[in-house]
Amino acid sequence: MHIYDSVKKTKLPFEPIIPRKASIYICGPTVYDDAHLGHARSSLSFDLLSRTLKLLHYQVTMCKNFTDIDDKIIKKIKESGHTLEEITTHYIDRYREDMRALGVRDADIEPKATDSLEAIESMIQTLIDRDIAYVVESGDVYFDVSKDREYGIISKMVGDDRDNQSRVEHTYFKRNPKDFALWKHCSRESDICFDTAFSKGRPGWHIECSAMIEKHFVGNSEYTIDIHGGGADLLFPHHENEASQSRCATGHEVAKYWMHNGFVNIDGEKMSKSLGNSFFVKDALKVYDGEILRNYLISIHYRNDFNFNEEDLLNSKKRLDRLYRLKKRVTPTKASKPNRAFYKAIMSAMSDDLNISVALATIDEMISYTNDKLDENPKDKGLKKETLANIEFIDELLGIGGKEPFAYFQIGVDSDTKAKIESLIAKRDSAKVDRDYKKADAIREEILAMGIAIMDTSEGTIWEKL
RNA sequence: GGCGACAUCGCCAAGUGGUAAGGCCGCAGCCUGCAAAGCUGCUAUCCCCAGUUCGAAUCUGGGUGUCGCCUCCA
Repeated sequence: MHIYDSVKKTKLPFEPIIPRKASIYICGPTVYDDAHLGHARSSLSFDLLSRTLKLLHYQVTMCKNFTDIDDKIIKKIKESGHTLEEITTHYIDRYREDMRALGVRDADIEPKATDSLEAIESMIQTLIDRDIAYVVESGDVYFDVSKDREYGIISKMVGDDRDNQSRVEHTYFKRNPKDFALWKHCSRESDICFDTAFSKGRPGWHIECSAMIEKHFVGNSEYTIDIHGGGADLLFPHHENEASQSRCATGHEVAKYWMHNGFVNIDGEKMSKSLGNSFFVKDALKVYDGEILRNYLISIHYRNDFNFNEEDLLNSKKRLDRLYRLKKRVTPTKASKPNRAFYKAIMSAMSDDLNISVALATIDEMISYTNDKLDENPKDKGLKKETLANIEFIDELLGIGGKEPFAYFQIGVDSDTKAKIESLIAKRDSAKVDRDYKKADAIREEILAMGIAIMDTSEGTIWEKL
């Protein structure tokens, strides 16, 4: 397995801290709203990583956090009148529901910031004791970046503090402009706050991840975890700060490898809260089946930016249709073993920093090859069993192709409509027997008008929803 | 202003030194009552310029263009 390390900016062989084990931490969502396509892409990227490592016989421990204390959540509390607990459990449930619809497997560990306060407090205290962090008069605790000589190695964003374009908040009580908050005091009793030795307040964003990683993973004298992942936007400042805190608190690096997934753009424009063009997963799921969205969102390499648009989505659906049409041809049968060369080619592609394009091309070639062979000999039992095994392998690795194939082509068609289609097809069949092709074609037009395509095969007439 | 990414067929997209994968679209053919599906064939010299090399889409330098981060963000 080779992965691209976005800090070292090069592809490296994956050599875990403990042989055959892989510890992975992903920065999860702040739960104050529904998941958008960016969350989906990040989840899917690391879902693919996890599935690939598992098939390579690594014992994977995946940890993905929920940030459930944050300014935006507090804002939501004020707006809605609901409690923090009500809001965060609601959106955590919603997140899980949406990700499952996309075929993303749950993480093994899913810690919440509110469940990690002891670890957070203890890490901050360690930093204060070492004079790397300092408490200011208000009760806020800041991290002194000048105490960490290595600060900047993650993002290479050290730069010049006098830099006039910098948007870092300058406040008189900070030692350095780039110092960031580890702990924010609460200004009123009514605010969400937790009592600590330094002040009543709540954790800053960056410290949560550092504390949770230390809480849930052991590591060795050099690193705590193997892979730390997240969206490309988190590289700076979030991961820079996180790495620095962990380094200063533990004396070693937090992660051996860093992986960052690319962004989702909508019709060429960055999707973001501030642009107001966020595209929620739940809205996309109203129009497209989760598997079709998944197939589309994984079809482009995780490091590339993703330009979401309907035309490309429909193209990628056609590619998935091909897989399911082949599955139709080999169903029902019992799967044997996947074809060795096919298996090796796919795993080799995915082992190369998740080269999904090559994996998908290999699948396309397998589909064409098998269709060709089945045209020659439609009753090739051995080929059918192997092909089904190939498809089951694809489902295990990529999470696509797992549905019953006839059901796949009938998603969203109710039983009344199904009955009507079947009856029209029966009528058309008898018209065909009578060689009344005008009538048969008229019936086909009628079915087509319902958004259904039909095709005559040696096994009889079958239909698909368009 | 600082840091960084990318630029390959109409569209999406692989390919990091040896003469351009795959999908969609299009054209031709086989199959079909006709279609659809399936199969076969056809369709690019890789943003520009210069250099390194026997040889470059792939390396170096210089341009041009697009995008991202530096503020909450996946």
